[in-house]
Amino acid sequence: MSRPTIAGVARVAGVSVASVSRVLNGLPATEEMAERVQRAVAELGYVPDARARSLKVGRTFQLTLAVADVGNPVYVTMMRAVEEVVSAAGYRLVVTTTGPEVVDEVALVQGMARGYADGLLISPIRVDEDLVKAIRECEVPVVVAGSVPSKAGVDTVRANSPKGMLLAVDHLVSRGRQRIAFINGPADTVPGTARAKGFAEALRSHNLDPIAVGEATDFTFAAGRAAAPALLSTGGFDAVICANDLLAVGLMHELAAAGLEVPADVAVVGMDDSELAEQSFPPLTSVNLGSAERGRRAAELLLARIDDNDRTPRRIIVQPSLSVRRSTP
Amino acid sequence: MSRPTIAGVARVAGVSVASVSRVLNGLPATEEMAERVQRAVAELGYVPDARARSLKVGRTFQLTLAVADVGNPVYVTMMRAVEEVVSAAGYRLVVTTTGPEVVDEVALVQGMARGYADGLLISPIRVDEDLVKAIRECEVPVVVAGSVPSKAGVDTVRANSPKGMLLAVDHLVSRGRQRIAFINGPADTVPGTARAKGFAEALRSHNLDPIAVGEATDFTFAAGRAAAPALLSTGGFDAVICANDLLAVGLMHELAAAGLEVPADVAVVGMDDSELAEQSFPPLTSVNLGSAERGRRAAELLLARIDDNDRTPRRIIVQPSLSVRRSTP
DNA sequence: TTGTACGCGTTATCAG
DNA sequence: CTGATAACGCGTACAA
Repeated sequence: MSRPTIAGVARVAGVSVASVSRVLNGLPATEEMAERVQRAVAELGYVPDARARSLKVGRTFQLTLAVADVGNPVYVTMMRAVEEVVSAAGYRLVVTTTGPEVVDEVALVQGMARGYADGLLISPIRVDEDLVKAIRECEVPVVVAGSVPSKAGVDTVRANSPKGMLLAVDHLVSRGRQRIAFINGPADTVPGTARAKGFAEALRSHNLDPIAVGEATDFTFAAGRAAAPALLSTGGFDAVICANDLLAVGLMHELAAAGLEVPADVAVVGMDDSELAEQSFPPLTSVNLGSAERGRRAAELLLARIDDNDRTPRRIIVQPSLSVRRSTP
Repeated sequence: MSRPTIAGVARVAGVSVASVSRVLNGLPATEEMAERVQRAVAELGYVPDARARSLKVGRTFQLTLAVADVGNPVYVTMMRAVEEVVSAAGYRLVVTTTGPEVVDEVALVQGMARGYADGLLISPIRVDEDLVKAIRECEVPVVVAGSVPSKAGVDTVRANSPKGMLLAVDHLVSRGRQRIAFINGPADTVPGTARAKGFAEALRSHNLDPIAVGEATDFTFAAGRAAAPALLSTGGFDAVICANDLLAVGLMHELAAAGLEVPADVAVVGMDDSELAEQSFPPLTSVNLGSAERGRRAAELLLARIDDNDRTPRRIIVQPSLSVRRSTP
């Protein structure tokens, strides 16, 4: 007893397959015709086959969202926003994890040629020539959430890291903290380079020198902890900015272990303003880089491009804001 | 300039489409034949179309994982484990969010009939007759991560909540805490009922009476905070067990706000042993309900059933363990 | 308005 | 070992 096909429905309804298809797709048909088809569909429990439909119409009505690490809460925020937009447009969202290696990302982008989905929304953590090339030549529309050279010729939505850094530094300075250290993620990543540059600029605009700059091996909680000892041995800081919330929370654990109080002894600022910022203790002051909005805008861009692949690529920059919580005085 | 098809490759290579297909699928072929095909493929940049392939072979090589809330870190753990197993088996993982309503879950299960994926791994938060029926009648193999009546006739992997509760209570009692309160999630959910039952049993086995039982409106951080005031106004407890880590962390925030120290004044135990448990401050003692193993086992069950749909449904129970951290004395 | 027939790109069957 | 050809299930020109 296999699945009923459109032919079976047509037979039961005593009409042609074409008529069944038209009724199901809402094309004009007689009242009676529609009624007969509906009844046959209900009787057989017929459901159109997405596989066959995809082949015929050349679309899967699936969109792929590729992120490096589902464990990073910032992606949860983005994912939610993307989900909302694409499902409202009748698409299903396929979430895949790429891992930290560029080659995996390149493989993913090239794999889109198989037609698994109608579009790709990717947030690359590292970018190289191969990836840019793969993106430019990708068979399906691509939108990048993050930075990528404009020669990739692709729609882009990115955060304004320098501006975000400035918000963080402004805030700390206004609270009387001037001995500011920084824990970055890997400097060879897209967000890593942006944050490093932003931090340097922000301090310069205040005529301050960085007290210390650490580089974690990853944008994770564990890496944040691991990066702490080096920072602590340097000392001399009364505030630390971290490249994301996970690093900040990891650091705060080590600060506590070292007997330092947040924010009395050391103020801590994170970036991303993810759910973790609110959940951490003390709640973390964090730069909101607009993850939700970036997700939303990126999804909209992707839908628009699927609609019309000839439009000129747009590059959107989402402005940051600061969510002040108790980790700063 | 459209995508090259297998016919184009055949033409360029000067062979038949059948031969191209066979070479690509590793079926026996002459050395020379293979070579010609490979060259033509490389020259044209041919990539097989997954849509057409799906239609022909009746498989998409996609598996769907449906969870209620991607923001719950316990699902991150599970997702990682599932990802690992299915990708090793050559499948792609499609992660979708169902939301808290049963109707959404039912719609999702029924929608599988469209053939989007070859199997479904679902972790339902609420279960009713409709869902059981939908699962039993689902067109593709289904594995449930959680509890579902055996009449659903489906493979199941679930946690042992009562045992987990017992571990938590044993631990608290061994540390001298006997005035134990409990914050549950919604009692009309699958985990909610299991936790409630387990808590009652565990206390009874120690001849203890519960000091207070609260019910949060959801398994979230915000709900944990919201449930705290009622508990605090009751008072009289020196330990609280929470139905999951998010609730526990939410509660700890409110305890701190009320001037209570963890674990000195109140010990707190969470459940799920998610990444958040480690990241919270103080680090949260949590019952590890084996999310990773449940994910792994469930994925294996799903693959096995896809392989042979006639095997009798298995019901696996994963045993819990306790991760002791600093939120308990 | 309705029905017939074909094509989407691939794999599997069956002759050669 | 290779080539021609028939499905897979659906949508849609085209003809009636």
